[in-house]
Amino acid sequence: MTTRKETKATQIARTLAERIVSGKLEPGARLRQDHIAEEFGTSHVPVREAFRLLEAQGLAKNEPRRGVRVAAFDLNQVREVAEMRAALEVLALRNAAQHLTPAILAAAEEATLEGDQARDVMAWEAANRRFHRLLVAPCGMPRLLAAIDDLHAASARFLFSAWRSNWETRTDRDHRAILEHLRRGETDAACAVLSRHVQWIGHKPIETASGKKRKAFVIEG
Amino acid sequence: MTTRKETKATQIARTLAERIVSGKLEPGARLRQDHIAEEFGTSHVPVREAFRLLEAQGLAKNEPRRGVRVAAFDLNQVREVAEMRAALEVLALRNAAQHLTPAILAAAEEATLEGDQARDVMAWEAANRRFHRLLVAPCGMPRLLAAIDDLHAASARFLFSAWRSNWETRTDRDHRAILEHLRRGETDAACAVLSRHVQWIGHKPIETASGKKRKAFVIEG
DNA sequence: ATACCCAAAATTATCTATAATTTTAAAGGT
DNA sequence: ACCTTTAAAATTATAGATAATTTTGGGTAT
Repeated sequence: MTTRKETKATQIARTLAERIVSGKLEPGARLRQDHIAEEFGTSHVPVREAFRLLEAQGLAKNEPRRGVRVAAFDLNQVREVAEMRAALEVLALRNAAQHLTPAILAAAEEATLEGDQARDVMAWEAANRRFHRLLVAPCGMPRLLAAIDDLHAASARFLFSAWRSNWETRTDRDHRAILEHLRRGETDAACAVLSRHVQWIGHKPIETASGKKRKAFVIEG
Repeated sequence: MTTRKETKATQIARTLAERIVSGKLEPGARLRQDHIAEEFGTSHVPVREAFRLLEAQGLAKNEPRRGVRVAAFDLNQVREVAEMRAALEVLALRNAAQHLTPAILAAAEEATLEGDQARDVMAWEAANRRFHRLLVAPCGMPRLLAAIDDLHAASARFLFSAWRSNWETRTDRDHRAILEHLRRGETDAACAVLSRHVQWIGHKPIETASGKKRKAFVIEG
């Protein structure tokens, strides 16, 4: 009984999303449906549906009759995603605040610790996302949470594009400040720190595949 | 030469979206791909892609192997959409404020007047949406604007579900207050009014098709 | 009468094949 | 040499057909 709740289209979409976010697929790369269909052992119909899912997440862009490409991004989009995240995560935290339990705050503390000890950017991102997810999840607003998740994926793209290798550990003071405010019931203060934290944009010179140096812009929060 | 930039999937999605928003398709109604394909004179493949687009907008919900239904909505979702709109439209207005010209403000004034004179809810909604669109469009943040558009569609659904008929004209004081603040360069004040305005939720008893009375909750802003 | 099970029908998801469009590359004219 | 035109190849978009799953309805036992 292979009762799977997942359809092939969503499987393909999830796998492609991982590749785009992690940078294995570069911005502007063409996604050819027949090639992808062959790789996944399906026809191209589920692939087309997967493309639509990626488009909705803002990870791919479709031009009718001209194919699908990995969405490009520039500084303006990094800023845009950061500001949207700030607005929506603050809204979510305000609604979640009254439902936060000591157990949730403890789990968030642990996620922060895990992030501080992360050895590479993938591990750090996973812990960071867990921290933010834990705090906003109790808001009970599914549409809002889905929107925030999509923005997190976009943020991670920017992050990975800069820190593909050479990650250095650090202690996250903002996370601890947010938790301390929440423990004291100071919701406004927690939201203020969160808003600033998410909108912080890092600048880092990186080497591209072609050897040239260029500046990368990263959401770290 | 039928060089259309619109694919059949998007045409179907747009038509179905209109029906869902206007209430011609009721919440929970099943969307059967073969029937819809026949109506539009296509095969079911473009229909399936249209379903994915509707899903992304939050207008339909898909359960694998069990079909697609028009998304339901309750008071919680009305509140959720209103709060998300408030957060995102304020963000957009803050970024748009410095690019607003007297010409744009005049056009927004005209949209307000048109809304005040509207004879039915459809006309009012069109004018209202135009007003909000004019003010936020200059922010230059395409992802943000797309998210706001989707939320507007959801708002309109709630609105039409209550005011299917018997609309009464009124003068919109909030719109005028927002414009006055913007003319004076008082961005914070304008955003404050906008936030309250969008979050205002109307309550109205309506008659359902089955004859029963029930309460409807409406975003009017 | 009610609950359960099984077969038939309806519906969804996928595959194979076809048509339409765009990209490419090359040939020919200026 | 360079630009335009034209044919070929690659790719996307849709159609028609098949397989798999769920729903429906009737019959039977309790």
